Amino acid sequence: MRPHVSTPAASPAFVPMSYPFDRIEPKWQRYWEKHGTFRTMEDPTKPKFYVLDMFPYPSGSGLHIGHPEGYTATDIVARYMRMRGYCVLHPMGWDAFGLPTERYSMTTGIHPRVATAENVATFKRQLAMLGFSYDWSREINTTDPRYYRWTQWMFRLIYNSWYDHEQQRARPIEELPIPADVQDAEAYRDAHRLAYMALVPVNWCEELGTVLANEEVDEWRQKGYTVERRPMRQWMVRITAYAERLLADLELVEWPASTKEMQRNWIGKSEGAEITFPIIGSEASVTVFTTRPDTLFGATYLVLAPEHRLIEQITTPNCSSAVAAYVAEAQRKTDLERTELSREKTGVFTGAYAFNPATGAEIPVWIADYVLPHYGTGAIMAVPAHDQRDFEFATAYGLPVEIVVRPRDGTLPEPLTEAFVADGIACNSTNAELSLDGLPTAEAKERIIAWLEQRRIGRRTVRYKLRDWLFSRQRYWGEPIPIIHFEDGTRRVLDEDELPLELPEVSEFKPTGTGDSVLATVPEWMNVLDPKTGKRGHYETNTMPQWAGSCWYYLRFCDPHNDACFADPDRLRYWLGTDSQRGGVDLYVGGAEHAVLHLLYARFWHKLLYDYGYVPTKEPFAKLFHQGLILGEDGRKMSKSLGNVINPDDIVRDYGADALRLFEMFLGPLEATKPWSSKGIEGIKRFLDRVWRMYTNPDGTLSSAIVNIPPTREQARLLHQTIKKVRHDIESLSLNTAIAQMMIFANEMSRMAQRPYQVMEQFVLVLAPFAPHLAEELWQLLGHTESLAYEPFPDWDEELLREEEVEIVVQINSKVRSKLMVPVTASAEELRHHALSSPDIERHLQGKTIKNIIAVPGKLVNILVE
RNA sequence: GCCCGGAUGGCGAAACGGCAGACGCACAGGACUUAAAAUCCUGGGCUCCGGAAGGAGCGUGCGGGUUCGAAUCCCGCUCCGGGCACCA
Repeated sequence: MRPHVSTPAASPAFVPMSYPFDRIEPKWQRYWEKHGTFRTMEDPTKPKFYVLDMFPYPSGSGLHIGHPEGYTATDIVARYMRMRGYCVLHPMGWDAFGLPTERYSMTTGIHPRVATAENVATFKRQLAMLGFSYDWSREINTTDPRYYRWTQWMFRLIYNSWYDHEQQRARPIEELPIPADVQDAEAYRDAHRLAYMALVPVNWCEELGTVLANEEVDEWRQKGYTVERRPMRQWMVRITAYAERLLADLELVEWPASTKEMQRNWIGKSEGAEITFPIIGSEASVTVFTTRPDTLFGATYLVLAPEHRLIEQITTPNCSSAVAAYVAEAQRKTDLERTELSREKTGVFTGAYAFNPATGAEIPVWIADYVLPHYGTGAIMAVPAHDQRDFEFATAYGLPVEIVVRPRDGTLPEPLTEAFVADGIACNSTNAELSLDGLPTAEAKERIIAWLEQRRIGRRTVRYKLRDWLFSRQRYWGEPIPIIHFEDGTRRVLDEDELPLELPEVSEFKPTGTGDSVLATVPEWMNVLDPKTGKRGHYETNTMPQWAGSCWYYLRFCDPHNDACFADPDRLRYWLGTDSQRGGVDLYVGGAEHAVLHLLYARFWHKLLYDYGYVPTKEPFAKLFHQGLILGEDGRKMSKSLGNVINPDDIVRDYGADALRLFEMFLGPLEATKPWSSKGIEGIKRFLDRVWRMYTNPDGTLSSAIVNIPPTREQARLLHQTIKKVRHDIESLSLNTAIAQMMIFANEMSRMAQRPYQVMEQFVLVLAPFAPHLAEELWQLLGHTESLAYEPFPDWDEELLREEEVEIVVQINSKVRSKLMVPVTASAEELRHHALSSPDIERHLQGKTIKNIIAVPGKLVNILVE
C-alpha cells in the first residue's frame, strides 16, 4: 500500500519547495500601501537622497520590458539609501502630452484625456506589480492643469525675460535698457525676449501636420515621415543665450562621458574671428566667420550662401540671370538634398570682387550652397589650400590655390592634391604692416586677430552650432501657450492669476491642414474679449512641445501639491541641495536617447530658473546614468513585427516580480545593451527558491536548520564579505556582481545543516533592496512584526574578513609553478624563503641560476632565472 | 569623414597591472525516483603527451611596445555599436 502518493500539485508538501511569489508579492504590496511605508520623509537632521527615473510617456501598449530595468536599479538604490538612514525622494509621474495619444484620438475619436487616463492606469498597475517603492502621493501628470499651470507660468517667465550677456543671466524684460535712438520700445523689447515669435524656416511634417524641433527631425525621418523646410511664424525660445553656460557647466556634473560629448558637439562651440571684406565699387561689405583667421593671406575668393541678403545688391547685371537661377534652384532643395545629394560642389559667380584686406588682392565673390545660411554669417572666406571643401570648389571652378601654412616638418606637394587642414607654420603671409611667417598656427591666429581688431576690419568671435529652440507645435494635446493675440496686432502674455489657460473641449483632433492646430477651429478660443484690456483677440493656437513638461518635473516632485508656487524654495533646497555640495538630483537614470533633447532643454530651463533664484543649483542632475537597451532573445531590438517582444506581465505571472527585478539586474552591466534570455530567468528563480528553502521548512514555517548559535569564523566571513561586496556594488551600480555575491552566499549557506539565526537575519536585509517581497516575508518568518524598509543596512567588520592564511602563487619566469599557503602577515623576505624551500620550486630550479626574485606580500613570488 | 563606446569559453558575463573565465545559462556524468519533474553532487578554455595520477604548450579581435608580470597601460590596425556630419 502506498497511501500517500499523490500528484505534486495536490500535495501541500511540494508547494513550499518553490517560493510562493504569487501569494507573497501581492501581500507585501498591500502592506506597503496600507502602511504608507514609502511616504517620503523630510527630516532636516538627516541626510537626503533624491533618486529619479526619467518619467515615462504612458503609451497605449503598456510597460515595455526595458522600463523595469532602470526602475529596478533606482529602486534598489532608493531602498538601500532608506536603510542607510537617508530621507529618500523616489517619485514617479507621467509625461503624458504627446503625439501618439493625439494620433490615437484622431482615429478613434476618444478624447486624449480619456486615453491618457487609461494608459496611466495600466502603467501604474504594472509598476505596482513590480513592487517599486515610489511615493505615489507625489505622483504628477504633465497634462493636469494644476501641473501645466506652472509650465505656463514658466513660459511666462521666459517670455518676460531678456538675457544680459554682461551679467551672464536672464533678467526681467522691464529692466532691459532701451537705447535712446529706438523708436518702438515695445518692438525692441519683443526682439530681446527669451521667448519670441519669428518667421523662420521650420521643419514641417505634412503627415503629422506640425513642425518639429531640429532635435526631433531625425527621429521622425527614421520612422519614414517626410520633413521639409518651410518658413512659418513660430514661437522660439532663446536657448542660444545659454550656450556658453550649457557648455561650461558640464564640468559640474557626473555624467557619462559620451553624453557630455554629445552635448558639447550639439552646442558646437567654435572660436575664431569675423572679418569684413569690402566689395569693390560698392558701399557693401561682406562679413565672414572663420576659425582660421591665420589663413587670411590664402583667401582667394569669398562664398555667400544662396540665402545671403547682399546677393541682389552686389550681383553684376551680366551675372544676374545665372545667379537668380542658382538661388531659385537652391531654394527648391530640401535640407536633405542640399546636404546629402550635393556632394559635388556647385556654385555661381556674382560678378563682384572684394578686397582681401591682408593681401590687397581683388578676389571674386561666389555663391554656393555648401555655405549654410544659418551658421556663422552665412558667408565664408575660401582658403582652398587649407580647407577641403574650398579646395574641392576651387578645383571645380579653376580658382587659385595659395599655400599659406606649411607642415611643421616636411613640405607640401605642389600642386596640392588635397587641402592641408592641420595646424602648422604660417608662410607667404606678409604685408607692409604684418608678418605671420614662421609662426605656429595658434600664435598666427592671435597675431592676425590683434591686427584685424586694430585696423577695425575684424574681431575675435565665438560661434555655436546650437540654434534657438522651436517651441510651438500645431497640436491639440499639449500645453496651451498663454498668449492672447489682439485684433490690433499686439499681444500679451497672461498674468499669473489667469493661469492655467486650460485646453478647450473639442471632439475632432485632426489638424486643420493649414498649418494651424485644431484650436483654431474652437470659437471660444478664437473670439476672446480680454477682461484686462477690453480688447478683442484670440488665444495662441499653437501648443508647447512635449519637452516642455519634462523640463521641470523633477522640481515639482519636491513639492507636488503646492498651489502657491511651482515648488517651495525651502523644499527645493532640501531635496536639491546647493552647488557647494554638488547639488541637483543625486541620481538620475534613463535612456541615452535623451542625451541631447530632454537633458539639454531641462538644463536650459533650470538655469533660467536659477537666474531668478527659484532653484538653488546651477545644474538639475548631479549624477546621470543610462541603462542599456534590452534586446530580444534573438539579439535584435524588440519589436512587434519581429515577434520577439517580452511582456513584463507574463514574466511576473510566471516567475514573480522579484525574479524579474533580479534577472534584469543580473543580465549584465546596467549600462550595457544585452539580450533577454528566457532560460536565464529560470536560473534566477532557482536562486530565489534556494533562498526560500534556506529559511523555510516544507510546511512554510521557519526552517529548523536556523538556530540560535554563534556563527563560525567561516560563516561570519562569508556574511561580511557579502555585505561589503553588495554595499560597494550598489554604490557603483554594479548590480550584476552584487547578485553574484548573494548567490555565492546562498550556495554556501544552503549546504550547512545549521544556519546561525544572526547570519540569516543579516542576509535578509542585504537581499531586501533587490528582492523586497521575499525579504519582507523572510523577515516576518524570522519573528519581526514590522517592515524591514527602515532597518539599518548591515555593516561589515574588516576584522572578520581577515584570513589567517593566504594562498601565494609562486612563478618562475612569470609562469605559475606552485602555490603555497602562508600566513597573511608574511613579509616579502619570508615569502622568498617559503618559495625557495618549496619542493616543487626546488625541482624547477635544478641547474638554473636565480637572477632576481620579486615578492609581493599577499599575492605572489616571481623567481627570475637564467 | 570626425567624435565617443565596445570586442574575454557554446551563451550572458567576472577580474585594485599579479592564478583569466567568479556568478549564471546551456551541456555531460552521477545520486534520489518505478519513471519524469524538482532537488542534490561532480565535471569542463583549447591543443598535445600519458592507462591514470599528472605533465607540457597555447590562450582575453589583430600587430607592436612598456613591465619581473598586461584582458587591464601606450602606439598602430580590424570589426561591431552609437552620435555628429558641407558648422567654415
